[in-house]
Amino acid sequence: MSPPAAPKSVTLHDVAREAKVSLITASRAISNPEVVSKSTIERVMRAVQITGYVPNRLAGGLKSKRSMTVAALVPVISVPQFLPTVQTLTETLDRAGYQLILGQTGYDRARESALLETMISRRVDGIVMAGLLDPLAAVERLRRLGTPVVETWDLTDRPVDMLVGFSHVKVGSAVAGYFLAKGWRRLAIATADDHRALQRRDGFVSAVGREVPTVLVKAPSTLRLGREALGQLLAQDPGIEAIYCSSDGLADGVMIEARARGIRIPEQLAVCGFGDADFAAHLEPALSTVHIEGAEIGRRAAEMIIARCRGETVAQPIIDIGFRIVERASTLGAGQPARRR
Amino acid sequence: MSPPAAPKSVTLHDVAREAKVSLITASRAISNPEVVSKSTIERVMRAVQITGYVPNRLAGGLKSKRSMTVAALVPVISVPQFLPTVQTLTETLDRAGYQLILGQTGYDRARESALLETMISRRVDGIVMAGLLDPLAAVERLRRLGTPVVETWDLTDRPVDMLVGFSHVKVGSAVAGYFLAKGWRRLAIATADDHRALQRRDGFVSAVGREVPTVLVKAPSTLRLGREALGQLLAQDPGIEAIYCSSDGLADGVMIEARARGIRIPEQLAVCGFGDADFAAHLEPALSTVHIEGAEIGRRAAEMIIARCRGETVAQPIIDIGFRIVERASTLGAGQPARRR
DNA sequence: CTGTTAGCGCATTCAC
DNA sequence: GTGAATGCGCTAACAG
Repeated sequence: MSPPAAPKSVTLHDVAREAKVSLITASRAISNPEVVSKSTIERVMRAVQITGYVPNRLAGGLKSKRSMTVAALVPVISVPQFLPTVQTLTETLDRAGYQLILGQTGYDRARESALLETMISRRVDGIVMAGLLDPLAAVERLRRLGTPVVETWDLTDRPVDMLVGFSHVKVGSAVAGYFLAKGWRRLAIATADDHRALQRRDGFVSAVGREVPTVLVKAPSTLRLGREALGQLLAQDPGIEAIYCSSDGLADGVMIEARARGIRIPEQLAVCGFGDADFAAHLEPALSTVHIEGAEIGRRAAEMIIARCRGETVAQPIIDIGFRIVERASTLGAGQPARRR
Repeated sequence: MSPPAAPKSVTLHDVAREAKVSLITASRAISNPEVVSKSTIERVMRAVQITGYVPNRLAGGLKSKRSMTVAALVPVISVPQFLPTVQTLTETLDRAGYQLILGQTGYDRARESALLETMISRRVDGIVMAGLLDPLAAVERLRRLGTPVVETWDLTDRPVDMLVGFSHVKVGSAVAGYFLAKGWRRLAIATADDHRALQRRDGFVSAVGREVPTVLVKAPSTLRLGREALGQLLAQDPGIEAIYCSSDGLADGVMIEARARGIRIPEQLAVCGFGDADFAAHLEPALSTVHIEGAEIGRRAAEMIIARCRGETVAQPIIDIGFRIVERASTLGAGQPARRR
């Protein structure tokens, strides 16, 4: 008996029957048309239209061992720095037929590990990490499965697999060097407490050669935390000449608080951020900062994964994408001007 | 022959053999332990440890018809307004065992349609849209598959399925009403050109009762566009008393440009944003804006999807989450003060 | 509580 | 160019 026909999901079977071809021919007409005659393709395509068929990628993936999905693990999606990376990552993958599965680790190693396990269970064809992978995580399993992994936004000699990032220590030293070259000696730091921000601080401090007044805020950093941080830094040293902030949002807060206190930037206080957010160039004064090609990181990471999924060898598995200090008005104070106090 | 054992993927088979139980018992011990004796569970769990087994959710999904994935479609991920929604959406879903697949429509109907098709082919268990679904899209197919859909950040009487949002027209009217109640008559608008922002403008204009000077910027709106917009608005009417901006970023730009031009806020010009971004309260002056519970939208949307996947009926399929105007310093100018010029 | 029997929807062998 | 068989890894039905 076959009553009105239950609203069952239409499968390749139905298409094949409608087109009067075998299952496999229908399959090929859809996913590998070069091997099928033109007239057959047309018949199959019409059958697809009529039946309203939508392929089931889960079933295909089971057999072909390729899920056509890639995992992206970020601390939290609202960290503005990673947004351009996630955006181009999604776009580039999409163009190659891959979809991105998002995971938020919440700066928590245990969650990172659990998420990794989840992603493995989904048989993602690749994993892109914002930051480095916890060495204690399911790295061994990933190796055995041969899942391509790209660590990003950081640098190490021994990545789990591939990497596209830059040295945070060098960023810190570079900013410190830049400040020192300007003749500023009374320096300070406002930084988030995440791993990468702390590396930048370490680089900064070691370039300066001594500890400097520091305020640590909980990641992710915000404008509000920047405003608070300036107060705390001035309490530590009222004569600060230049502040390095671990994000542009933080720096924005510092500048707003400075203005509220009647401190002129850059004449009395220089400020440098990190990330070159879209707003940085348009603040008043324009914010000096460290520019990272976040979109490029996402693009490269996607390309690496795609190449490896194709079985190609990735010629350069470690890419140092570098950075550059963008000098704007907030640090334009000349060599040794009359500073505040 | 069995040489060193090829690095093949370990399956439930291997676990069952190691634990000396049947396949299905191993399966149950892992995914439905309440039905299995304690000692068996232990044996299976040890076997899992030994073999390093990770379940293949693709295979499970094929049989159970539940992929445990949910699609989130946003215009572009970097639109700050949607970030809290995406964040809680991901978190809430994750807690229930679902992962989120991200798609970016790029404000493009064709891409939206294609993405929808892709998500259907992945047999996602639910779809969350930022905004309303294009009625021309694969809505019929979604209905037939019974895939739960939640449209968000907007309001309509006839959603495709479920909805959690608010009326943008009402937001616009409310802001206009607020301005008018303050006694301001020379109003202006700086707005992005996306559907929702334009609805807010329509609400604003119809509450005012006549056209007002307007600058349209390409979505997504940014601080830079806000700076430019103020110049253009002042060219249209140098005597503007209050400006409504379609995002807080835009409003930030307007305020910065105003200060650069020596225009005092709110004494000479009132500014109101939209979205209540994390920085809005901490600008100088603090930015008045329209607060939306973005995180709550994500939570509700996730709960709706999860409930429907459990076969529960969602009591309230249309939720108007409302909004509220947050009055801060940027609109604190009193009734009819001496305005600019 | 546990096991046996059947597939889920498709793509990879092989043949023709 | 096309087709038939086989099984990817797992779980929903039933039995026992």
